[in-house]
Amino acid sequence: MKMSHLVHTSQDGCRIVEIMNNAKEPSSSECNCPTEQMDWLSVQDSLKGQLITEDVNIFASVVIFERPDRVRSAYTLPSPHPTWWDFAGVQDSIKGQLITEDLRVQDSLKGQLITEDDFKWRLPTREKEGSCEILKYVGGVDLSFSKDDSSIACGTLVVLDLQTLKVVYEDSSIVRLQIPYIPGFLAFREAPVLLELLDKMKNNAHCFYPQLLMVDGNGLLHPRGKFCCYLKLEKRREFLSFGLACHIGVLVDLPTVGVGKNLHHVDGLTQSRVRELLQAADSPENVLPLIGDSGYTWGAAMRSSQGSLKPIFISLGHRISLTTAIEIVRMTCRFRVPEPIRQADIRSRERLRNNQ
DNA sequence: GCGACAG
DNA sequence: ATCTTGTCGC
Repeated sequence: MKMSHLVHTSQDGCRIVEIMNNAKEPSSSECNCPTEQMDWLSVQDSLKGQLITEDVNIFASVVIFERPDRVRSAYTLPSPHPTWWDFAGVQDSIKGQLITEDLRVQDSLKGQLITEDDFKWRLPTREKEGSCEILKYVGGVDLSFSKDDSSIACGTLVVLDLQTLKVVYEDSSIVRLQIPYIPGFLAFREAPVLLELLDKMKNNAHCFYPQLLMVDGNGLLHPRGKFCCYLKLEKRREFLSFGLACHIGVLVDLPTVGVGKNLHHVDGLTQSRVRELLQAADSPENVLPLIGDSGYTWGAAMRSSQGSLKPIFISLGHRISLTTAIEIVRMTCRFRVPEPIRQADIRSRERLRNNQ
């Protein structure tokens, strides 16, 4: 079995080690102190022996060392021998419920009734006959982390009035996360806390319960997102997950928009390429569809405020079309990051500060 | 040339 | 994500 570890150094000098499979050999430059190196490596080897017991495709653990011989904290995945594939199975079970525009097209072809965005409200800016309700309450969720202990997090849910962009509801909870951050598997780390906050609000039948949710993280803009729409179960190891916004959206069954502050590289899309296109396409709206090498549209890049060159990345979460998602993001942007997400971010960080 | 990969 | 500095990006 081939394994590797990534070593970071935290502010207080602790070594943070991520041990994983399928990666490259550790580079020797990461251990620059020769005397420590021996101890350090032997400790790690013994941990490897304990933590990694399956053959391949296992993420074992994240271990934080205070010293080479002392472990401060370690995360392990919940099941005894979890594999990436276990996680994928969980998500596949909820993927079947995902409703996107594409699925609705498929439904209409089958002679079904649903041909529009799947919600009963409408945007204030859109004229429509009938007396349907107007989108008013927009939720936003985010997590902040303790600088001292990166397993301590504060998840926050806010609800904003769309017209005024003022916060009308706020709730948060501080938890210890069990699952490490793994690129592509963000949902497993962050979704549980956020779902709890949403469930709590729903169970109380709160009158500000959001009609739409904005999530700090991608939706279909994800290595496996494309396959949500078209495949029930694609057993390819490269595509093992999908975005946080989809994950949450399906589980709370709300229209959901994903907003990323950085691009998750997918299907040939890179930061530089997007920048290039955005510059070339001097569209007045500052929006660019993110079309990958395969021709699939994963989402959109948008320069949301005048001041910022750096775009945000919008993608579908659930029960909404990209067009509508973009429109809502634009309506909620006072600064680069849409207000619901920005407020959740600010307030969760604040709560964490005051709590410690 | 190294490494790319949301939070 | 978090730390901070400085000012851009391959």
